[in-house]
Amino acid sequence: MKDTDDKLINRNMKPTAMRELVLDALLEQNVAVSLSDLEKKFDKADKVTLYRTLKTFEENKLIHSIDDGTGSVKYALCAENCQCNPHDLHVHFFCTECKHTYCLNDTPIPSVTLPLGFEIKTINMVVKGTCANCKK
Amino acid sequence: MKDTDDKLINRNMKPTAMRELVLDALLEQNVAVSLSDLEKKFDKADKVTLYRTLKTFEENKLIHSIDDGTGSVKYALCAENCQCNPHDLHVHFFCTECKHTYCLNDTPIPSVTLPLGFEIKTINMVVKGTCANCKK
DNA sequence: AATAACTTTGCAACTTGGTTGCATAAACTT
DNA sequence: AAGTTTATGCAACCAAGTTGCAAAGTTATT
Ligand SMILES: [Mn+2]
Ligand SMILES: [Mn+2]
Ligand SMILES: [Zn+2]
Ligand SMILES: [Zn+2]
Repeated sequence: MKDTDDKLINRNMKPTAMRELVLDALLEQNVAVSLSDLEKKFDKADKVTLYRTLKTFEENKLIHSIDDGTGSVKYALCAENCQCNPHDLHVHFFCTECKHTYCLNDTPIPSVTLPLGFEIKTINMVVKGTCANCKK
Repeated sequence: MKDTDDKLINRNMKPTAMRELVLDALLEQNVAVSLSDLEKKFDKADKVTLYRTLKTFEENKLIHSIDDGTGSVKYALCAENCQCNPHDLHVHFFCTECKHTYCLNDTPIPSVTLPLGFEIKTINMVVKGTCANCKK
């Protein structure tokens, strides 16, 4: 019984071969991945299946999606017991050198004061620059 | 000599009919507009011309583009002497009720402390929720 | 005024990322 | 084993953005 099996079952998903594969890929990365990243990695697998796998993962809060402004949505693993609540939100970082998108899990989104009458539901904050790896 | 002519000339663009039209449309709005918004508004005009008009405006810093996460880029007028520098950056707000995107010109983006080695170049911060107009 | 040179516009066509419908295959349930 | 549900594969579609190229319009030069 694999480790990934547990993770899937814990999040109420059946541990199919495809899901194991995708979850493994996500686990071995320290950066967020896009659908097309996965398509390249598993060139045998069907795009739609990968797409639906990610959707399923997201619905069940195993991963969260990141809109980093590049035009392709990235995905990254959620923390162990994450429920994707507003207070779980963190800043994301897009490196313009290596083009990688990072979850800055220890960097919470700072609070903003909005004009009168504006009510916040959620926030997306993406910082662009150079990452620690690309710093010379 | 129209007011819009001045604005275009000041930003080093020739005041063509198309540009006048698009600039007028932007001026009369208090929310950001997308390319397809303009396509609907000027159903005679060609999509590509509108597209290039927006690009030209952006290059010359008459407008700035906003990635609000909806999948279509929005555009809004820059402040009078805006140079689109990092310190000119403000928070954007997307209302999930009316689907409008606002420039919160008086809401600067709060500063964030990044992990060691990460260097910021620019930031995008989009708040989602309900706007003052949609508040009951 | 005629010509040349450059800029703007219109049309067609294409790319990429995301998405749907439907049929088959695989996995559970009884 | 038969029936029911769930997952996968393939084709096709859609929206947003983008490019190439030729025609139209503008500005500069003779
Ligand atoms: Mn993240
Ligand atoms: Mn703005
Ligand atoms: Zn990097
Ligand atoms: Zn609203």
